[in-house]
Amino acid sequence: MKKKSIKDIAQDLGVSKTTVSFVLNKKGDEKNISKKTQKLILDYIKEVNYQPNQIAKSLKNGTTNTIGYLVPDISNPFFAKIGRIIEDRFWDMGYHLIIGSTDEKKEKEELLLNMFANRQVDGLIIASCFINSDALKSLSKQNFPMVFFDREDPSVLANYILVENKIPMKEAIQQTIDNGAKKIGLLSITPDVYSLKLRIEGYKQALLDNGLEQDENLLRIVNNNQIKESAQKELEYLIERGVDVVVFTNNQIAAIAIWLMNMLYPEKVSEITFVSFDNLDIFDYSMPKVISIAQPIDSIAKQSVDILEEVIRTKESKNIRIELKPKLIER
Amino acid sequence: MKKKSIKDIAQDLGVSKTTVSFVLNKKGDEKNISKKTQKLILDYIKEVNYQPNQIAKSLKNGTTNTIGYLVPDISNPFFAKIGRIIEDRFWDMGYHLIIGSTDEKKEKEELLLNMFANRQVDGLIIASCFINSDALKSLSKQNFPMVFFDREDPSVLANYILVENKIPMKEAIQQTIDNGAKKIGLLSITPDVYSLKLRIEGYKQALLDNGLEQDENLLRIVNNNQIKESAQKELEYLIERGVDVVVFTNNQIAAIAIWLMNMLYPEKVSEITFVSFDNLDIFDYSMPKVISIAQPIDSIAKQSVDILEEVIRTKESKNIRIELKPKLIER
DNA sequence: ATACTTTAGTAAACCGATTTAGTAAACCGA
DNA sequence: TCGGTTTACTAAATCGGTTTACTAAAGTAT
Repeated sequence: MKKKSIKDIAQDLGVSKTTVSFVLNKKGDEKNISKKTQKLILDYIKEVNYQPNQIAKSLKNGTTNTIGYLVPDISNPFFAKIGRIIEDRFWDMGYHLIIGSTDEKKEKEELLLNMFANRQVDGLIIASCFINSDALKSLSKQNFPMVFFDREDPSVLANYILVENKIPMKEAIQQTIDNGAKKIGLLSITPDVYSLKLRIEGYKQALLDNGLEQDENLLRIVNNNQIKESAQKELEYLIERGVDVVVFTNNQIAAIAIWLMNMLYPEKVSEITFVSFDNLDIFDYSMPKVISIAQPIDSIAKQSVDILEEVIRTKESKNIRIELKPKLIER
Repeated sequence: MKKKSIKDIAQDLGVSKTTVSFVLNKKGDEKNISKKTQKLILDYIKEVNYQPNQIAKSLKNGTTNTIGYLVPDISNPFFAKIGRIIEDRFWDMGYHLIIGSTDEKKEKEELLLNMFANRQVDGLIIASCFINSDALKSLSKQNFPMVFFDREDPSVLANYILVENKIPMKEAIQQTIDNGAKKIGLLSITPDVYSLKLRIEGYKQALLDNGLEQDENLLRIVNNNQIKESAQKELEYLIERGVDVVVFTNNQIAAIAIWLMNMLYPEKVSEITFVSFDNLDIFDYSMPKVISIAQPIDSIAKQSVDILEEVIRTKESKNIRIELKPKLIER
């Protein structure tokens, strides 16, 4: 009992493919198909549980009702949560999500982009480190509907949904200074993404504004390839230098540091304050106390969907740049 | 500069579509296309950066190189992590993942299943609560390649990748009893999934084996609809009854309880031990101490992919049932 | 009775690939 | 120089839909 096609149905009922197609697409009245024939067809498709082949539809229409979601790692809670909201919103509009994790590898990203384009996804939502890559430039030239989020290449015009970095970081650190912090260190993964650079600028600005010591040695960059080992070394360095605040440029490194602090310096967890860009649920009940800057995940997802939907619908490229405000969680 | 099709290329070069197709599919030699013509075509497709339309290919071949991944919530770390591994493994085999979150709603699951089937995904990996649903039975009847994981309906024959529930739960609780626990409570979301029932059985068995009090009042089920409020009420009840261990049937409820304990009873966090089926990273440095039963995420994903790949390749349905052993993390 | 309109429907082209069945020309041995 | 084989290539069908352009029959107005 294999699946029936429109052709089969037409043959079974002794009508033409065209008639069946019209009725299936609710164009029966408009196209002057008699009520009787319409009922005949509708009853029959219900009886045999006809399901249209979307691939054939896509080929003819040139649209697939599929959106590509391309991120460094779909299992990262930040991207997973945003993905879920995007999935839901596009689902309501009849679209599906096809996903790809790039691992921040240029080669894999380009392969995925080409695959997505060949599969005729109708649009892309991307967190890319290589916005200036050939693959993306080529898609851009073809006016392919795309929205970039989380990461920006200021040299490339495109649709961006971003979050403010510098000022919120500065303000979070100001909090700790107002509470008496004197020696503030920073721990970051290698800031090859523009937003991380801005966060570090925010850190520097906070020190500057308050006339605090600008000690380059307190700004520690960990080695991304052996992140845990390197983080431990750098954290130990900062603790030995007697910092009372450690600032982290993302939640990944902050989570590692919390774990390390509890392992290595359990007696110090109540004396030190952490500041983390990006929030995590565990910050609610972890020591040291964490002041975090929560990205507005809901807004990021919603704005991305709204812009992409508009670009797909109007077929006009716009180069919209939206910068959302994150939320300071003081604890 | 819109995309070129095979037809365009054939016209541009003054050869037939057939010839172009043969060369593109590396059948040039086999089909006796002269080296000269082959080179002509290959050079030209490189020049114009020809990309085949996968939709057209799919329509002709009847395969899409796409796998559907259907889970309750892709942003749940368990499903996100498994999804990531599945994505990677299928990527190596030239497949993509199309995702769907069901929210454990029957209606949405059926819609998603039909969509996936109509989109001609080549296979499905599913964590479903409704294995006995019409949509799934219908796919099953059509011999559609599917692998179920995480959840089982013992009344339905299918390919299952599961994790042992009862015995590991029993053994984890045995640990706490060996450490002197006397009064052991349980907190669970509503156990409408078979695996949760088995975990609760493991709990009961542990008490029975050790001759501990079988007090039905210590087995608390929270209301899934207002999970936080309900969990708080039930946790307070257990603490007031003076339990020294609380067992949780999944990590979601355990995480909530950790948070509640730190809010409500910070003085008691060192006196009580938690046992959680499913692990979470935060258990490494959270209080109360958590003994957790970690699901072998890697194996689950790998086995699912292996079985599905085999079913797709051989086109034979097998009804394989694999039960993996979780790992006890004692802390 | 004739001309025009409406009704009810269909044949065939098309989307962009793959694949079968074929052909014309060159080659080759006796 | 004739029949058979090989080489190099192509026309057309196909996948399963949508859509355009068309027609035959019935209905309607004059």
